[in-house]
Order: sequence, then structure tokens, then C-alpha cells
Amino acid sequence: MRLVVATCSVAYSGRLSAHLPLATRVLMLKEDGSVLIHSDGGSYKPLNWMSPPCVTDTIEVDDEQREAGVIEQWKVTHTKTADILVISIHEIHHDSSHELGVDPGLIKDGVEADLQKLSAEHIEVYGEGFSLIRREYFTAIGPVDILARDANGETVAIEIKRRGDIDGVEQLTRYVELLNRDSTLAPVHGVFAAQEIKPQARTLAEDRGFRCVVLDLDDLRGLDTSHDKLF
Amino acid sequence: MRLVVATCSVAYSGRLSAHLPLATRVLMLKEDGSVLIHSDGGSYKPLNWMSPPCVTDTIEVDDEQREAGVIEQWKVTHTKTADILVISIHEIHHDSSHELGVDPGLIKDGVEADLQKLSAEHIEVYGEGFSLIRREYFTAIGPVDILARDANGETVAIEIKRRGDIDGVEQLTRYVELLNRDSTLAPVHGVFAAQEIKPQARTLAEDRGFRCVVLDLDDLRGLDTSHDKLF
DNA sequence: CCGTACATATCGTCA
DNA sequence: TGACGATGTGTACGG
Repeated sequence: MRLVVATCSVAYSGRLSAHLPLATRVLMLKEDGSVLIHSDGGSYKPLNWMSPPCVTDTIEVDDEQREAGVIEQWKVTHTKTADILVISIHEIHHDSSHELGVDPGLIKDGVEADLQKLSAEHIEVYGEGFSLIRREYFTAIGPVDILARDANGETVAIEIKRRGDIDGVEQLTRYVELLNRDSTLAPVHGVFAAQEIKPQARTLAEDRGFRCVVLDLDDLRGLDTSHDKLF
Repeated sequence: MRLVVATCSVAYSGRLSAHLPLATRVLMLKEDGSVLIHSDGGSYKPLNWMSPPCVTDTIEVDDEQREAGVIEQWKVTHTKTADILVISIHEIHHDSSHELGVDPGLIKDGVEADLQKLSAEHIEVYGEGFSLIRREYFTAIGPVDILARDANGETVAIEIKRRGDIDGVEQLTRYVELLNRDSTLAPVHGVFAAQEIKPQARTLAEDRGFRCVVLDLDDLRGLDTSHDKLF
């Protein structure tokens, strides 16, 4: 990992063209060849970057650029696509290299898969007398998150999202439509479940006759007394 | 901007829980309080981070942690949500601060707006004998990207995306449905246009009677001989 | 401030 | 390898 603080301008050409005017920025050059250009604000997304696999070459600075104040120029080329990033450096304020080694990586907990698994284990959160048919019920247009049976013995398709948006309702609509064509399953009801349901999504879901369920990960874990928490 | 290279472990608690085992990483602390934790690989996404607005506090290292080798501990708290990031530092290999100033920001060229403008100027890419009615044709559920007339004088609604996904087909479906209720426009046909159309989206679009058109930005520019390129 | 649409998204998974 | 869905998505531009 090489860290450079430099006054520079940047040009990118790939799926789109973009350029950065002259300013002081942080350049992060990683071991795999990738380059990130960060400013002193914004969030984790760099102003500009090149993803691996790519190579960085130092290119000749022509007279015109030299007169404009360019002391060094780096050309970063993607190995597979034709993407090119050119960094024109006017002044280097800091330059250091560091040996980092391989990172063991991030361990996550509490994503959609957990919601699905936990709520399937406590299927009653979707309604009194519900029973699980199966998780990831496969159809021609993709897997239904949970297929269950309600207290009346009728089929229920459950779509689970972390954030309940209109897209999820459309997805559930397609599943319910398809499943209702199967006479051994019909009538099939729909339940839209998420940790957070947007008002617009709720309106659309209820308009289409789907029930909305807000899932709480802590509550689900509370129901499961045998669950050992990571923290 | 403060750049720190340190051997550390990290715990995050927010929308999900996550933690990073002990390893050497780069910590980027920005002027706005945001913190990025980068390894020496991957792409531009940090292993872990905290978005602004947030504040970093140094917290007391208790005896147990001190014995485990922790020399310093930073607690980064989001000001609006309850998200918390705790960085436990075992060793600092590098620590430097830099004055960067405000960044003028990125200037882009070649995004959806350009696709829409260029293809409207060369409406024949959508079909022989097509003529433009107007761009951004406003309806109750939002603007239709392009409204055109085909060789038979019938109305065509065109939905443009950079990447053609199922969502875009759903959007086009809603527009065509709505416009067909207007007797002065009906019958209204649909065209789904994108730089790249996913197979699933193409299948759905054609199933719904929409024609698919793949747009090439370079071709569109080639048609327009008066266009001055940036590079 | 909230909601929608776009993005050089990136990332994991599974066929 | 390519398609597909999820993301602590971020970001700009509306109302």
C-alpha cells in the first residue's frame, strides 16, 4: 500500500468520461494495482478510482504539460476493459509505502439471510396458526423466500426484504400471480415482510391485497432463547 | 485528513453487526469526521467505515483489553442514527495529517441524460420512420423518457436506462398502461432501450410486447458529426 | 427533510 | 464465467 498526498488533476475514460480539476487529494495505491483518489469529505466512495485488475505506468510528461506545472503523470489501465485513468501530478506533499499483509476480512451478522432463517423458525410472526411449507421455494421466475400455510390451510407466499421498497412488492406480485396458476396451491396469498417498509411500498402492497409485516431482528432473537449472540 | 496505518480490530453495530479480526490496515480520518478502514486489496469499498455526520472519541482502555495488547481505542458515533464503530488499536505504524482544502468535485459526461438527449436527436435508432413527439413527456406517475410516433403514426413510449433491468420494464409497463387510457394517444406501443439489456429483462419486455433496443453511445455520437468530444 | 432515480456501483452466490 | 439479487449501498435532484 502506497499513500500519496498530491496536488493533481485526473481524467477518466471508460463507461463514461470524467475529470477532476487541479486540487490536493489523497491517492491510495493498493498492492493489487487498484488506485483510489479521495478528497477530505464525502463518504467512502472515492472521487475517482480504478478497480483491479489494472496496471499503473509512469508516462512521459510533454513540454506543454511541464510548462503547465505537471511534474509526473501516471496512467492506470484496466487489464480487461478499456478503462483508463490518467493522474497528472503537480506537487507531491507526502509519499509513503506500507506492508499490510492479507486481511482476514469482515464477518457480518444480521443480513437478509438471517431475517429469512430466523423468521422461518418462528413462522407464527406472520400470523396465528401459520406453518412452514419451505424456505426458498423454487419457481420458474426465481425462489420465493418462504412458502407457508395459514390457519385456514391456504398457501401464503412471503417475500422478505431488509428494506421494503416498491421493487419488493412487484417481485411478490409476480410470484403470487405465478403460484395462483398452480391449482394444487391456489388460492395463494401474499405477505410482504421487511425490517422497514416504505409508506409507498405499504400502500401498493395493501392495494394488491398483501399483508405487511415489520420484522424486528432483536425480537426474533428474543423468541429464540437457545440463540447465542455474537456480541 | 489524517492517515494512520495500524494493527487493529474493529467492531461495528448499526443496521447490522460486523467485526474485523486483528490485522494491519489503513485508517483514513476525514475532515468531516468520517472514517474509512481499508485493506491492501478489494476495490474502492472499505472493509468498514462510518459515514458523516459522526464524531470520533478516544475511550478509556480497560485492564482486560490492555492485557490483550490494546494501546488505544476509538469510538466513532453517528450523530443521527445509533451506528457505532469501535476501533481497537494494538500498534501504530504510521500517523500523519494533511491539509487538503475543498475539492472542486467530479465532472461527468456520458450518463443517462446524454443517452436520452443523443438518442432523441437521432430518433431513427428506435425504428425507421420514427418522429419525436417530445422528451420527458409528463404523466401523473412521472415523466416518460421519450414519446415518439412510429411509421404508422402510432404513439410509442420509450424508456431509457443505462443498464436494462427488470425494474425498467416494470416502469415502462406502468407508463404504457396509463397512456393507453388516453384515447387521443392509444394505441401506445413500448420500447425498452439501454446500453446493456439483461436477458431476464429482455424476456419480460418481449413477453409484454415491448421492443428492445440496445443503444451504443459511441455510435450515437458518430451519427452526430457536429459533436465535439471532451477527449 | 423525505422520497425517487441513477451509478465507472461492489459483492456474494449459484447456475 | 455470467447472471442476479442484496448492500450499513452513496449521491444528486426533486418535492
